[in-house]
Amino acid sequence: MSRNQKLSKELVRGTTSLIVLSVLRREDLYGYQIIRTLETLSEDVFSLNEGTLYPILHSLEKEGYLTCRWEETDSARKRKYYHITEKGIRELERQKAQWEVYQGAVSKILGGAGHAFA
Amino acid sequence: MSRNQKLSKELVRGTTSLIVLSVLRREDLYGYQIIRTLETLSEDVFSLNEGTLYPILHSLEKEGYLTCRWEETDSARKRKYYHITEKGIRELERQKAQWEVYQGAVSKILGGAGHAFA
DNA sequence: ATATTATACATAGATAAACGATGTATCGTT
DNA sequence: AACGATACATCGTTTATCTATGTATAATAT
Repeated sequence: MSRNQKLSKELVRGTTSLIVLSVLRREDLYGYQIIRTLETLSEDVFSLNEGTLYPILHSLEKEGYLTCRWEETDSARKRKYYHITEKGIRELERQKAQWEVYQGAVSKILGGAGHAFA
Repeated sequence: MSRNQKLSKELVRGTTSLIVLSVLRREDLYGYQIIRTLETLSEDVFSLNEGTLYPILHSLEKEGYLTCRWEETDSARKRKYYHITEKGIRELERQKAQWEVYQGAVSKILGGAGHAFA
């Protein structure tokens, strides 16, 4: 039985980077803001820990999917804004396509005959 | 910011037990058959390792979601059929509902404004 | 005045789901 | 006779995410 579709495990386990890349495509955001934005957009379904997000941002940057810059605020506090690169957009599209495949497969199995909707 | 929805991590990481329970709701199957069935239903998107499935079956059985029985074949080979219990069906419905929530949240974020479909 | 919470960054050790490798044994095909 | 498919099982490794912890500033509550 051939393994033509071979879904990458990163996706199954980690929709996190997909989601992060996705919000950064809309606009540049800083770390803390990404967490709050995701909470709002997902109506509190997603609530990334800082300990989860920051390492992901670092690794996405390292791989060239994101760039970052420091920005001053009115106060002494600094914010690190992240910006998605062209390479990052391509990666986003790739992960998004895989998500569709994965999601579709789950639906296919869950929606399969054998029980009503009630 | 209240955490009213608190999505269980088991789901994010593991749709596996959801999927297994789901196919077993349709009919009793034995382990090896579950793997092949999932490959067929998902058009090769899912391809569980035996080393992944068997421990899951054991743990689902231990938790009372499944029962099992040995069946003889025409040959000397034996098959261990799994059957979903009432408790298992309730667990399935619970996990399925969570999947809908999760899936919806991802879609909401991915489908968000800011880019066309092309 | 001062304690607590929110903002804002960061890292490091623990957890646990899934993987890969390995093992046993039977059966069918080449 | 060799090999791949069937059919079960376990164990050590990997790694994404979590929890805990740390630093520091700003705002709010007691």
